[in-house]
Amino acid sequence: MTRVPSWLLTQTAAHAHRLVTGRLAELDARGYHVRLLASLDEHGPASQADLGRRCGIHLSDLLAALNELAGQGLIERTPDPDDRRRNVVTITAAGRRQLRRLERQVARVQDELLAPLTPAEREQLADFLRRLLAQWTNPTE
Amino acid sequence: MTRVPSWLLTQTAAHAHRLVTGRLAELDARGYHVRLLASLDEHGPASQADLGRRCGIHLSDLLAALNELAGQGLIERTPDPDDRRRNVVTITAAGRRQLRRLERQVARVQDELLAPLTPAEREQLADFLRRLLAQWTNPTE
DNA sequence: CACATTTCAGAGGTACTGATATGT
DNA sequence: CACATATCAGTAACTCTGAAATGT
Repeated sequence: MTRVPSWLLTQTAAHAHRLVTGRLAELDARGYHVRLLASLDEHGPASQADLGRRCGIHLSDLLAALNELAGQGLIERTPDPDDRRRNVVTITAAGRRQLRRLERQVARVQDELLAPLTPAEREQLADFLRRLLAQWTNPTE
Repeated sequence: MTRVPSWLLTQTAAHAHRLVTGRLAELDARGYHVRLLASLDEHGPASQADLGRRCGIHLSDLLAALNELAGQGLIERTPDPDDRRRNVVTITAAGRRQLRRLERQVARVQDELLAPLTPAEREQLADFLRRLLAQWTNPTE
């Protein structure tokens, strides 16, 4: 069983996920929240559909996540005057502060998770995973 | 975002999981089924509690999975005469045949998944993941 | 009594499907 | 008309929590 790569992947991912969600729960957040806030902070405001594509989150799931973030005052939704179908989502100052806290927690988890690997091995692992991911995010274009 | 190892892990795991479950669904199976059948085939019959520990599956989830497998005639549950609390779970001949089919499907998915890596890199990736996993399965003993 | 085993009921975060109303 | 957007309802596989009844 430990010879099947996809099993190793899903198992380590499950442990990583458990660690991360545990830490984030201390700040009343989940993984989706971090992804969304980070994208808004890094690439600026966006419509909900764009946000979903940027973060790889389904629109149906985005809804609930944005409602939660809005309820905590971490983002704002304003109608787009140029296209009245759209909501433009913007991160607030409080959202940026929360993002910093969340990123600190996430960083701490990475160290626990990768403890058995040397820095060079960690970089190599990340490289492998990025190359695997590229298969699905850049479909032969 | 693509710099956070745990995110890379969960994303690639999600893609791997999608591929695998898609293939297994063609044979009316899920990941739990493969794990359970493989453990029974490799290490022999076991009580349900032992099976759960061997496969890293919660007892509550084991129940449903074993009911499904029993419904398909792939395993048998017989009371243990030495300890009347226990059910001894045994794989049937049909279970072994199904396991072979499932393992063939899983093997095909691995090739798709790992296509971007050389054989040496694949082995190294597996080694990294095994070392990370060892943190949680062998808790400093 | 403490302990292990089987069983059940429920929840939570991630991912996906499908339908609808609205606007371009 | 085709198309995109936002919304809502529901499903699915996996993981985990808690509690009950039974037997050692």
